[in-house]
Amino acid sequence: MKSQLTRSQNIVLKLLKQLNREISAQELYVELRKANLSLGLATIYRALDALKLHGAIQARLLSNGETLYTTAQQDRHHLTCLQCGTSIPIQDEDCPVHALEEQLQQSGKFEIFYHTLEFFGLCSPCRLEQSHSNS
Amino acid sequence: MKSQLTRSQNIVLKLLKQLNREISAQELYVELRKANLSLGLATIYRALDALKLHGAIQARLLSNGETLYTTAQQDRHHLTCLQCGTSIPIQDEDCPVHALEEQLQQSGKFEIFYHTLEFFGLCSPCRLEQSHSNS
DNA sequence: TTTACTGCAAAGCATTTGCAGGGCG
DNA sequence: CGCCCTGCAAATGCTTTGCAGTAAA
Repeated sequence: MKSQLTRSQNIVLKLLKQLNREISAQELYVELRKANLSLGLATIYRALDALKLHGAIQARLLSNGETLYTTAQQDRHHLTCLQCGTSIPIQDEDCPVHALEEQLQQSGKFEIFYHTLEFFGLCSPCRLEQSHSNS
Repeated sequence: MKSQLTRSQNIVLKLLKQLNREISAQELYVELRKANLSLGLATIYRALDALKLHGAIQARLLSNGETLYTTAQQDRHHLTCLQCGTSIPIQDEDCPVHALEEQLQQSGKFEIFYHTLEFFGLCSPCRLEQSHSNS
């Protein structure tokens, strides 16, 4: 169990809680300067890394290479278009995965912090567009 | 519906089927040269992209920035360590997500090709290691 | 003083893009 | 002849790392 957070880890975590949405490291960098709490980009990455290892936040990777972070616990389900990259969150009252998660947890070999569930396909606009280009 | 695949798309798809495992673009590049079917890296990326859009293959993003590809047949769920990156596949006889997937599909607004489900946490070795460094 | 944290700038690296040569219809 | 596919090399962009200065214990 990690005892203390560093100054910058606290700043980052606090902002993530305030914003309460997915945000990239680069955006965090901008937001922090707006708030006159500037941190170096490297520091932000290091802070995010540490927080992630403590289970305080969760990450979602995007196909453009970015990573989005949020405080661990809400919406982690997404419907993402393979073409345009649009990603819409899905809110399930009851996540069908928790049972499995607990079962895996039971094995004791792995300590699970969170999971991500993402559906990939084509959104309507992109589907139309594609069928056009293929006569 | 896309009619024909290009030469390189066929080569890539065929190899993916043969290998029947997750593989990165860079590895594909190497495997293809071994097989005397060399393709340029850019071509491989373009082929993978096209195949993905046709729903022929699926992709999984790794935190190190790589993307792994497989032919889209079965569900691949993973248990991944946030520290060392080790990723072990989970085989579920019955995936608890299909019901949800069909339901989403029903809406008709999105054509779903596949989904990814991944659990993140710490594996035993990394968990121990971490508790040591924090007395 | 000894160790840990930060910031800056310099890599690192998978992926993407521009462009010219080639293949195919 | 014209269009699409390819490969090479250059460029992109997020993230990581080396290192020296600084704060904390």
